[in-house]
Amino acid sequence: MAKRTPSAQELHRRAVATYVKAGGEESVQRVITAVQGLTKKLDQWYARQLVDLEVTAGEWAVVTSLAKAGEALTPSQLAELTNVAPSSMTHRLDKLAERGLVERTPDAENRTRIYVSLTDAGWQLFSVAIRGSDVVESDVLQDLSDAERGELARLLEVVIARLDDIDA
Amino acid sequence: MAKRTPSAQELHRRAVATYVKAGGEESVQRVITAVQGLTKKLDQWYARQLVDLEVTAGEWAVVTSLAKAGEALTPSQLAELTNVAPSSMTHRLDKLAERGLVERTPDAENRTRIYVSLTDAGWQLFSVAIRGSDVVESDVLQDLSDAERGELARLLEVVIARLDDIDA
DNA sequence: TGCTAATATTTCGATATCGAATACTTCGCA
DNA sequence: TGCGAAGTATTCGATATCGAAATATTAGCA
Repeated sequence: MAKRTPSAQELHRRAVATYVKAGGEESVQRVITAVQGLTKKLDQWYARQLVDLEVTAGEWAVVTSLAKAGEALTPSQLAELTNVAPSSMTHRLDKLAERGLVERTPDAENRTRIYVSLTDAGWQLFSVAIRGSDVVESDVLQDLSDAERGELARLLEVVIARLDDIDA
Repeated sequence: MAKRTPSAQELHRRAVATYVKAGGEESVQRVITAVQGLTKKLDQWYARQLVDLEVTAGEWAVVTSLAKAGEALTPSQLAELTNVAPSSMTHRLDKLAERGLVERTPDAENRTRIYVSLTDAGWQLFSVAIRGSDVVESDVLQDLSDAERGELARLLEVVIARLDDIDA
């Protein structure tokens, strides 16, 4: 039997200690490490759920990107949004189109460009998956009061607003 | 020219709206969406930095997992920690061992098990990369006061503490 | 002890992803 | 208008990843 995998809390504690030791600022590392740990867990849960829907994580990323954008996107934009090489997107879209979840329509005004959009079936898949994941997400925040959730969201949104200034 | 890719802030706003419309709770979605958006941006920045060090994101995940754990780990544990299939870890470790960044040592007490640990070169790579990434991470939190960072960290750590109870 | 189930890693064939090269269109500007 | 530069999607060969099967060891228990 393997040594038990440590708890997320323990992993977090050790990670912060390691980063601080390596020269990172503690207040920074506590936040960054926690954010990444939370995302990793969420990704694991989503992955399980997506197996049932027979969608890969990559395909799901495309569906959510389209849903969240609220408008048609180009393959390049989807590649950027889902952190994948543009050439990989071609194949993903082929598979998704084959299953009738997305639709490619050429741009009449610029014939180098193609717009990708969700079909009705794509939207339906999105809805089903969201209703499933909201449950787990609510559980995650269970220990926070309404006020705390609001404060957490506010602080994170301050950080989000900063992102675009940085990578410019 | 493509339509300008929307700002992270705008993407966040739309994403929350979409999830709420699809039946998610707003206070939950504001937090979850922000956390995921932040991680995505961080991943993009790390990726750029890692190109210079000639390490893939997957390899880097192994190095950091070992550094953060503070002890040797098995291939299975590393696969779990880095969200990858156990069979994929074999090849990753081959490459990392070839480059002298990690070391495989069989467990004397259980001969089905192998312990993977960072070599001195592996630790050195870790230190170099961390010093680079702490800069960008500090920038991200620039708009928060010390008190706010502490509060943000505290709230996230409450959430982290909850994670293990859930997937059991 | 002997046998079955469980654990841990690796191998193997199929598929997905990557980076570079390709094909085509549009833009900028002389 | 014409022509080189830039933008956009795709193709292509090499590599990484996946899930299932194979291999080997250990644990549980009659």
